[in-house]
Amino acid sequence: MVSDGIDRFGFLIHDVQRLMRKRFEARASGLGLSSAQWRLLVRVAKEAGVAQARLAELLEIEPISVSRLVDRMEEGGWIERRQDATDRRVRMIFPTEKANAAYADVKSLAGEVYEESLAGVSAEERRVLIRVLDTIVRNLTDAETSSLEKMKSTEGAAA
Amino acid sequence: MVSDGIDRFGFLIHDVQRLMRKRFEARASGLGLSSAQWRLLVRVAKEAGVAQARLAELLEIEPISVSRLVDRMEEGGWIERRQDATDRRVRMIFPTEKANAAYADVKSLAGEVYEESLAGVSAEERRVLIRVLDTIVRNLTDAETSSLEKMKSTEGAAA
DNA sequence: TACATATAATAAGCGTGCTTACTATTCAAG
DNA sequence: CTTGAATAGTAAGCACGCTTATTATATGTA
Repeated sequence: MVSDGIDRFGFLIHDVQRLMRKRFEARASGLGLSSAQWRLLVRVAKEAGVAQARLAELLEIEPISVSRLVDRMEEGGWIERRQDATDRRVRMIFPTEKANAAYADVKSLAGEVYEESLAGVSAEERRVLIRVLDTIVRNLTDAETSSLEKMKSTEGAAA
Repeated sequence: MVSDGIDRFGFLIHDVQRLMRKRFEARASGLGLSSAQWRLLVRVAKEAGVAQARLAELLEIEPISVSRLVDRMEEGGWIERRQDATDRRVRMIFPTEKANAAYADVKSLAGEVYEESLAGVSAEERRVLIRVLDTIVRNLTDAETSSLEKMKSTEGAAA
């Protein structure tokens, strides 16, 4: 048996993500932004004029999810779509003034939520936490591509 | 400044949760179970006959979410609802034979996903990870309760 | 040029969470 | 017993993710 509760790891990650999202949304509800919208907004703020397809890559969600998120955010007055002159398939996404004004608020709100979450966690533990989470993302992102190839050669896979 | 990437903490947790869920669902798709259904199944396997309202508490989701999850799982033949003889409002949830048979598979699948995620992470780092995640859950759960009490004392409260 | 393929975005419809509002039932008070 | 509040479950409808399929536009190739 694993002894440290590694067997609860999936539950824990799920709970932490859910609680942080809830906390953030409770704080940011005054702004009218959900956490998904906030994530998109951060990208658009850094890279105004980005195409939806590129946003999907950056956010690692499907283009259709971006499409509908952008629909709601456009309705909310957070962003605007503009045509690309050279490629008429492309919609370039720009933040509105309202979005630029909210950006700093959103960042400081996020910082508050992080601090509440990590109360009582030492600087060293925080470093380990971030490092391990980065490792996990790398493990799962790499393996996502390579696991198909591995499955072909080695195992018959569990089922 | 924070310099270790604490400012990316929310993004990281979100990414890790999403990638682990995707990985698990890719593996478990042969079983026909989503990760939400799997979480519910684990609870029901440990506590056969549990009421939906209690499941909502255990899973920390709303009763209506349990209701619809249970609908789909009942259709899938994973669980069955039975009337409680002493309280006709209550639906007791039991795992089916199919569910009991799948339980071990699901646990070992989850273990595989955890190991893939944590490849290259030392035992000590894993201990820190679990400890910190537990702390975060406690921090956010406690404050959630206390903020409700705060609301009661200050505001008129809804309902 | 014309046809096939690839890419950007969207539409339709599903799963899982939510809020709000409702029904059925239980329980506490009178 | 009757009224009223609390509790268990569900319905309706929304947000945000997905898969699959469609439309419009670009691009590569015969």
